[in-house]
Amino acid sequence: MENYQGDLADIFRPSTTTATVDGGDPDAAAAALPDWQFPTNPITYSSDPVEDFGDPFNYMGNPLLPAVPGFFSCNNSNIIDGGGGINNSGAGGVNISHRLLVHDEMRKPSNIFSRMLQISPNAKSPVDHSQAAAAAAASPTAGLRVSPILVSKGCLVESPGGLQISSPRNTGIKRRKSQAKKVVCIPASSPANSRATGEIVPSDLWAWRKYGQKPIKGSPYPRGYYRCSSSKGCSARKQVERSRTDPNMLVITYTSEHNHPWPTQRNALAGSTRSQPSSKTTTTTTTTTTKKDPTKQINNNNNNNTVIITQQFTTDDVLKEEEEEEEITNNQDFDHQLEMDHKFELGFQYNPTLLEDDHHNFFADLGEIEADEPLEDLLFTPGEINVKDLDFNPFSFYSWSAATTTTAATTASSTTASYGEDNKES
DNA sequence: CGAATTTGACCTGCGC
DNA sequence: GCGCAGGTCAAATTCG
Ligand SMILES: [Zn+2]
Repeated sequence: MENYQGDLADIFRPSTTTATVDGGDPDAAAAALPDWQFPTNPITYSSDPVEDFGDPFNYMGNPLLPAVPGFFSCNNSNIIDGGGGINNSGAGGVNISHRLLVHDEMRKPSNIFSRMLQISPNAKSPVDHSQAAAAAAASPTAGLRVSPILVSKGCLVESPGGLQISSPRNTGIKRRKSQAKKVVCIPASSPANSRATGEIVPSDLWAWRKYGQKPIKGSPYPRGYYRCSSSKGCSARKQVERSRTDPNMLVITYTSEHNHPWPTQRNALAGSTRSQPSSKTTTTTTTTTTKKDPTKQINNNNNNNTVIITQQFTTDDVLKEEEEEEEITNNQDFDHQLEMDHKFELGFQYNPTLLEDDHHNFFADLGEIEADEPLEDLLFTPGEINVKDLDFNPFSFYSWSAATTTTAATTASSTTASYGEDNKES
């Protein structure tokens, strides 16, 4: 039943989602984030319906864009530079594709993703794109303190079975491997999404509904499965999990695309109703991965997050430790946190200035990733746009191809609760 | 009461 | 072919 999703066609989602992070003081947070704070002015989402289709990231313009030092892509060969892959030197094997930067999408005003890697499964035979996610998940991402890395699969994989229904249960989505995916690594929780005004920058404008959770082998954290709840026929889904090595990082894998414009209506979020129970809490208008619960911790977390962000470079270790502690002690919290983080995932605003500085970190990040997982399997395709992609979905062009999509950099979350729970391990 | 989440069962891809 | 692990379903439960 893919049709149980709510239908939002009628309600209009306020351009500025209103959300309040209780506990966290947006203003304070902003103040604390000198280098990484939201612009004062509200973000305007692209008015171009087409461009915004399908890509969870599209709705965000890219403020940094023309500069986007962090944004790059490279060929497989480049990535794996003989020396050991991508390294901090940057010169080593990372090609910055300016072409991408010029991509229309990149020109959007509010795109916050600063770094993105495109992975093309096609590059090497059947590479389990999940590897990308795995790599991302495994990546220490130590260097990703400030901005997220987006690893995305730029093209549709030749799916052996194609996108067809193979079984009664399989309602139309070819599952598993060989499906185009976008993997995004972002710092967990980011209260920073909320602006001083108290508004929250939508994480991803889509409304998601959780439909499953499973423990992942090799990772202490479970993976949550979400599907778009905005439109009945939408097959967009995403998986959210904590990075194995750095709980502060969330690895979000997007699969499929939305076949509708992002919800303009608030309600689409049907689930939002379930969001934070308590009064304030984050009212995320947009992303609705909500969950019931623990506002308190969230609040605390948020506060911490704020701090973390600002001090990322200086107190990471300490924070990390704290987080770990929490992790151990509270499974539910972790889970919850994940949800929360998720909500904020894309809402972080970008500070161009920072980007410049952050520039080098970018490479560092790559290096880390490379270290953890042979990126050989990850193909970076600069501006390679496959027709196939387009075929896959009319809206895919923007969403999958150029990978120009972006991710919002969010703050690192200080909390990491542990997700202990699990939905049985199969 | 409707809608979202939880969670065990079931299905499928994939490696061996 | 078998078993593992990931991904999805859907009944039960929870929540507003
Ligand atoms: Zn959708």
